[in-house]
Amino acid sequence: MDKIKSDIYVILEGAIRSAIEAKELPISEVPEIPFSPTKTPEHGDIATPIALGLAKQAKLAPRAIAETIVKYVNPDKHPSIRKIEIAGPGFINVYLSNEWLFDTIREIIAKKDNYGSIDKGKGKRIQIEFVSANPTGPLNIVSGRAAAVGDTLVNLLNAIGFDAIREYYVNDAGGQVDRLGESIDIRYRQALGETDLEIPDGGYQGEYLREFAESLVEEGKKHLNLSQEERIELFRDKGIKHLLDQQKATLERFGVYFDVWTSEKAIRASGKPDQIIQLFREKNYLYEAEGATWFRMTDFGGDKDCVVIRSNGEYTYFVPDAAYHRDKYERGFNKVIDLLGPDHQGHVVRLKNFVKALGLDDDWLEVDIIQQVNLVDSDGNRRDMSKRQGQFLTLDALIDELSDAVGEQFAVDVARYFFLMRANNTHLDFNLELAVTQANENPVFYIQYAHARCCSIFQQADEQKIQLKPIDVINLEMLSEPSEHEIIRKLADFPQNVLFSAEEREAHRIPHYLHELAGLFHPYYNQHRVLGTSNMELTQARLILVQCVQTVLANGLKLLGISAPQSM
RNA sequence: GCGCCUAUAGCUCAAUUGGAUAGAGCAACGGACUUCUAAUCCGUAGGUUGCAGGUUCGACUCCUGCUAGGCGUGCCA
Repeated sequence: MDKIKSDIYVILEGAIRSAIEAKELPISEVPEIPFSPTKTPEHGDIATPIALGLAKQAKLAPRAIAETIVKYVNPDKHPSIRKIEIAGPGFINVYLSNEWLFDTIREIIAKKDNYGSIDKGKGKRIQIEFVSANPTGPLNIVSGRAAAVGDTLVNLLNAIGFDAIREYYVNDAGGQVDRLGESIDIRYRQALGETDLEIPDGGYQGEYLREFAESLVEEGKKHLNLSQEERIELFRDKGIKHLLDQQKATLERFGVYFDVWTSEKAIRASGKPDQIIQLFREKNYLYEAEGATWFRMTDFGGDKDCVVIRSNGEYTYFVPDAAYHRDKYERGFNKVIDLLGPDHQGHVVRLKNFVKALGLDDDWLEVDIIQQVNLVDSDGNRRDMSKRQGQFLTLDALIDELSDAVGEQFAVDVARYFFLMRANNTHLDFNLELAVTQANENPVFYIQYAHARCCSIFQQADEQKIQLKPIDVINLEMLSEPSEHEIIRKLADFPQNVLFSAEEREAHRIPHYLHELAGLFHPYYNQHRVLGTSNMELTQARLILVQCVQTVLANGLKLLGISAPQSM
C-alpha cells in the first residue's frame, strides 16, 4: 500500500506540475497532496481532496481544478491505474489495477510474521514506564488496563522499528509505604489479641493485610519485642516485598513482563536526589517558606509552586521522581513515555516542568493518562474504587472470574481485549457480569474464531491431500470476487494501522482493525467455498488468501498479547 | 474558584486527526446448519454527534461561551 501510494503521489504531483506549467492552474508551487480514506469501494482505492484544498488559492471551482489535474494524468502510461475519476465536490478517486492487490498478497506471503513491521524507528530507544503501582496492595483493574496498554504500545513501537522497553518504577520509599508498615503493625497486633486498635485515615484497610499479618503471626510473637518504630520498619519492608512479589506474579499471569524494575528506595540511596536539589539551588529554582523548601513551578508555567523538602526534612516524591527521570535520560533513551493513572493527572504538568528544569527537551518526555475503569453492576450503577478504603476489584479477581467461565488462557485474552478496545483517554465501563455471561459473544472470540477457521481450512486441506503450491505458480487472477478484493484491501491497510497506532499511542485501533477484518472474513467464509470448488486453480488462489488472513490476524493478535488459537 | 478528561443509536463505543451518505458490537425482531467449525452468516430497525454561536468550499473533529458527569488542585504517591 505504501509503495503504490507513493507511486500515485508522484503521478499526481507530476500532473499538477504540468498543469501549473501550462498556466492552467494558477498556483505558485506544487502543494503537499493529502490522501483521504476511501470508506467504500465506490470511492476507488486511493482518493485525494487536493482540488478542494486548492480552490481558494487558485480561485477556481474544486471540480474544475480536479478536471485539470486529471487531464494531465495519462492512464496509458501508468498500468497501475485502472481508472481515475472526479466525484462529489471534487475528490479525485483513483482505481487501481488488480495487480497491486496481488502484490499485497505476495508481500504478506513473503514477510509472514513480519508483515506489518517496518524499520522507521531504527536506532532509536524508547522507554515506556507503566503500571508503577504503589507496593501497598494488589494490582487493581486500572493497573490492569495500564498493563495491557503499555505492553501493547511497546509491541507496537518495536514493530515499527524502535528499540522499546518496559519499565516499572517501584515506589518503595516515602509516606505511602510508611502507612503500609503502620497498617500491617495494627493488623499484626490485632491478630495477637489487641482490641482497641484501628487503621487510621490514610492507612490501608484491605483484607489482604489481615491475611499477611496472619503469616507474620505464624513467625511468632517475637516481633513484639521490637520497639514499635523498629517493628513498623520491619513490617514495611516485609510488606513491600510480599506485595511486590504478588504484583509481579499477577503481571506475569496477565502476560506482561517488565524489562527493568527501578526502586525508588535505590534512587534515593544513590544520592541522585541530592544532586537534583543542589542543581536546583544553583539555578535558583528553590526558596524557603513556612519551614519547607519550595520549587518555583510558576516560573515554568505551573499554576502553583510546590514543596520539594517537607518541614520535617524529608523529600517529597517530586525529588526522587525528577532524579529518576534524569536517570532515564542518562541511560540514553531518545524518548520516554510515562503512562499514569487518572489519579496522577495533576502530576503531568509538574513532571514535565521538572524535566524542563533539568534542561531536557520538552518533547523528550511524553505523559499519557490511562483513564479510569468503572466497575458497572448489572443494574448499571457504578461502584467507587478506592484502594485506601479497601473497596476495589483486583486484576487477579477479575481474571479468576473470567477464568471460571472461559478458562485461564481466554480469560487473559478477554481481559486484555476489553482493556485495549477503548481509547486511553476515555473512561472505561467494565461490566464484569457481561464479560463473563456473554463470553461467547465477545468480540475477541469473533476474531479468534476467524483465525481458527483459517487454520481449520488448512487442516481439512491436509486431510484431503491438497498441497498448497508456491505462490509464483498460483493464478491470483482467480480472486475475482468483490468480497475477496475487499478483504485484500483491508489486509493492505494493516501496516498503516500499526504505524498509526504506534505513533499516536492509540492501541485501541488494532482491536478495531482486527474486528473489521474478521467481519469481512466470516461472511466470505459463509458465502464461498475454499475447498471443494471443483476448480483446483481457484482453490489454490483462495488458500493463499486464507493464509494471508490468518497471518494478519495472528500478527495483530500477537501485538495485543492475545492468543491466536488453531481451533476452538 | 482554577486545571485536565468526557458527552455520538436504547446500552458500550468507533470515526485514519478538517473530507464524500457519522459506523460497529450488544440488546430487539425475522430468516439460514446434509456445507472448509452456527463461537458464524443474511435481513429489519435505530441519529438535530450535550446546548448556543463562530472559523471555511466542507466541522463529531478547530475556536468562544454555556450545561452535565469524572478526576485533580502548596508539605500523600
